[in-house]
Amino acid sequence: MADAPAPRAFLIADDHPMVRDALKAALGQAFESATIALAGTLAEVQAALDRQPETDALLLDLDMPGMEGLTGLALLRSDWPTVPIIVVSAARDASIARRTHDLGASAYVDKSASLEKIAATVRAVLNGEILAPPEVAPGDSFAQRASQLTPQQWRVLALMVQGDQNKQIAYKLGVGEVTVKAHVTVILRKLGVRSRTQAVIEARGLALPPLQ
Amino acid sequence: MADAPAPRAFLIADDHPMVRDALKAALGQAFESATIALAGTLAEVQAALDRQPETDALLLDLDMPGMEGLTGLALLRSDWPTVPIIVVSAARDASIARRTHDLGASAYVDKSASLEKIAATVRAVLNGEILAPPEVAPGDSFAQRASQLTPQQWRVLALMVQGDQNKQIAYKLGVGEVTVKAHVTVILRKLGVRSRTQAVIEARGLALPPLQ
DNA sequence: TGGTCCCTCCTACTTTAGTCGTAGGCGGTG
DNA sequence: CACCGCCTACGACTAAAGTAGGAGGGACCA
Repeated sequence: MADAPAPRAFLIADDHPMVRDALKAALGQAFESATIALAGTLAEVQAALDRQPETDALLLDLDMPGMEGLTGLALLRSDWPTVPIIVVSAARDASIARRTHDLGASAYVDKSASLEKIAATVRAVLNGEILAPPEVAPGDSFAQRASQLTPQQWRVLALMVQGDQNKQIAYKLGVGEVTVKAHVTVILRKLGVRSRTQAVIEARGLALPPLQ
Repeated sequence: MADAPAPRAFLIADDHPMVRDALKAALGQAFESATIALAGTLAEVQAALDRQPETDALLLDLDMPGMEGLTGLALLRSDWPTVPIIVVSAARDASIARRTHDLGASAYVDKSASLEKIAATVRAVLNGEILAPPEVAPGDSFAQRASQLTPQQWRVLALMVQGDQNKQIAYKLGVGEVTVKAHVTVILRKLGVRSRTQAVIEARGLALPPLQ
């Protein structure tokens, strides 16, 4: 595991300054001469990636303004497919790890992990590894279905999840309402649900148990 | 705000090592020659307070093993009434701050606050101040609005939250669809939202309406 | 016994949501 | 170049959601 003195570019996204600083310190120590950018919201992440599309690794917190759970992750994946994403979350739920993997994340680290472990994970991802979540029985999962969405469809879904209605979505995305409706129709079909409300429920990740 | 060179004793309680380290670094820098103890669970907090009952300030995370939300806070307050507690939480909900204050916490700081702000808060608490939560005016909070719902309206909302549509709800409750619609209209008004989707989002607890 | 609240249901709307088929523009690719 | 996927958009729907006002019956209570 020799550190080639290649100049690395990292992006750390978390809305808690103290977490950002801790991660930055850990990466700065583990990787010499690394460029480390910081972001506290989804919008800042997007701006940072616009400036530096060659980012070697994005350390991403899921609970950030604008992220809306896994929706933001998917959004970033579809807009910057080449940037490896390491999800750093406080979620105690193991199924989240599974879903982030389905959505294309390179690794999942719990926030309660030591900084050494996080650095080791980053190192592995830089080597091109994709760390699959340990236990992975169930197939199909919502995340898998959702990963078929196109970038624009993700943007629409992200706004749906915030409670926006078609007209508002159309305005925010600068398109016509009919277009939004067309997207919604496709989204519902791809997600395998029958209404906007169900799509929002599932997209919010927590997808309540097998009701019905 | 001159630092009297009094030897301070702090206890930092958080289950995330990186948060602990960041807080420790911040306090170590802001207060010379301070003794800083760390804890990652409620049991460790209790053990640390047993060893050092003269702790000048306890920085307490609410989401920690054993805490069970506000229960642990109340427990600590009743066992060590003289130790000032500064709650450091990631909860976006402002009503939490209100409740921690009611339970005797000396201050409430959001995790997304800067380390400088946190240090300033600690300083204020050391001076004996008790920081009341800033805004408490709005009897807002979703829970409060929701508590106005009648039993039947709760049943309707519960089914809405599962993704059922009016016709299904009517069938499950054994009433007409028009009746369900009437309930939904009232529910939306009581919750202060403008669509079923928004109601479902809020009712799912995470209530992030102030966003966009 | 009158008042109040809840539940129910009605009619008659208006507004969103969602479907279906079609189609032009655009960028990438064999 | 032709092909394909994505985005956009239109018309013409059907269905679902939501609103407005009123109205009857049952439970509970002063």
